[in-house]
Amino acid sequence: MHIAAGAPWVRSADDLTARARLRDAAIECFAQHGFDASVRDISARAGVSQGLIRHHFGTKDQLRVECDEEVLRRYREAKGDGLRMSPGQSIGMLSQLDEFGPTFAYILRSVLNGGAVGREFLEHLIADTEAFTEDAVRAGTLKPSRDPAARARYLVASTLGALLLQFTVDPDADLANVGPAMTRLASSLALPTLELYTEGLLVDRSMLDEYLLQMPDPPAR
Amino acid sequence: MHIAAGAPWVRSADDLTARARLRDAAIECFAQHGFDASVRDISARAGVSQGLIRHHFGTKDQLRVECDEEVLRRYREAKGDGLRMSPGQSIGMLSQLDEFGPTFAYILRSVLNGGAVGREFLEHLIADTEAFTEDAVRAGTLKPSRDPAARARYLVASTLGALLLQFTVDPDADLANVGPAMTRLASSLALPTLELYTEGLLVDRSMLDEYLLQMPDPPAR
DNA sequence: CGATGCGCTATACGCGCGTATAGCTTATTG
DNA sequence: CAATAAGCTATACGCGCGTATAGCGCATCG
Repeated sequence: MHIAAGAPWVRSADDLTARARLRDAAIECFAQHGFDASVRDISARAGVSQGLIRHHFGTKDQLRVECDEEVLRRYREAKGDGLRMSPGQSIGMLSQLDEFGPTFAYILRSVLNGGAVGREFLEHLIADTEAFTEDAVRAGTLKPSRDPAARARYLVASTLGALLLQFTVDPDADLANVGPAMTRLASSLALPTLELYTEGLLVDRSMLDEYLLQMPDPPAR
Repeated sequence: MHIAAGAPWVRSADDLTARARLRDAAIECFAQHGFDASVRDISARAGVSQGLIRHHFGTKDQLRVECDEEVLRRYREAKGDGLRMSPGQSIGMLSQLDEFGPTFAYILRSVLNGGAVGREFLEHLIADTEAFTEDAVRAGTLKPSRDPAARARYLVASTLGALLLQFTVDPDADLANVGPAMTRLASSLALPTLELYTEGLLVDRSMLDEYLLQMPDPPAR
């Protein structure tokens, strides 16, 4: 292993190891065209031969695994920056970064395909949302909930679900341009969201009270 | 054409024309395994040879088109029954019907894949929701909105998005068992939904008022 | 009765895919 | 220097896919 021998293997971001370029090309291809992207397309984007994928990764599945790891690493790294914002805000900011675009698109694809990355992303998002709403309740800006965990799951599911729906429906919103699509979605849903969050939807409490009577045991938080 | 000659071509539901059995098998395969289901699987499920697909439909794409038409026909037919319910309720009821299960799963797949069926389904859903909320506002059960159309879009996007997210994440919820998965989702999100719809989320109106100031022209409804 | 035509099957073609193999080039190592 | 090993390419294999072709059985009809 000449790496251990101290050779100048650490290159600049534009001149990575072929292995890393291959991994990054795969992330971009998967993000743009889904996980059915062919190894030939990936190797072409990386500017190498297709055989090199097998040489370095053995299998397309293994390449996918390493892409998952890299994407999660970037996500965790980026998450550190946005500690003081709500999860929604930090996601919105990240998605605007051109550099982060493919990574974010990869995550969304993984959510849509039930992949491991998507699963972990969702769990983190729910946990962050629960923590953030708890802070906001203590700070007096959000109303308390009878089941804060369920509310966090609801908020993530409805918001992220609406986002994913946008990408499947909007023809301009392929996963290549995550940022603009999110901006468009935010502006089109901002008013109803604020209305609902501020004033609610139902005129009286009868439905809620009825439910609370039927379900005498909210999870006792 | 012996059909015109009056031959007894109208058979019972269990003994359809091979063409119709092929179409129904395709709907089931597409619903269960996605639109990548192979023509060989489809013809096997219908109990005929694969060549028959080409004979009757020419092309897999054309088969897909006829499946789309049939699914939309069933959807429109079923929608007629649920006129007095909210779109959410009628969808919930339909999804419980075993008979309608594959059709509904097909629709959801089409939404996820940006197909024509999904598009039309969404449009109908939004229109129905807008009409229903308008009625409810007049009846005094729902609060009025500054932009009823946007609110209908928001309600559909968040609700349906959460549903689709459930299917991609929940391992038990493959699109074969739509009914149980929807029941599970409804029970897990019922409390936070009712809380939000009844009491809102934000303690004060500052965010909403700020937004209303910045955007001086709500679409003038 | 032939002939026509439709429903249907069996089989094959061509293509793109993931994977496998053989070998070339280059640099490190004893 | 010779040997070794790693990075990398070129090419091929096998498979499943959508599609195409040829032909069989059989009812309808002149």
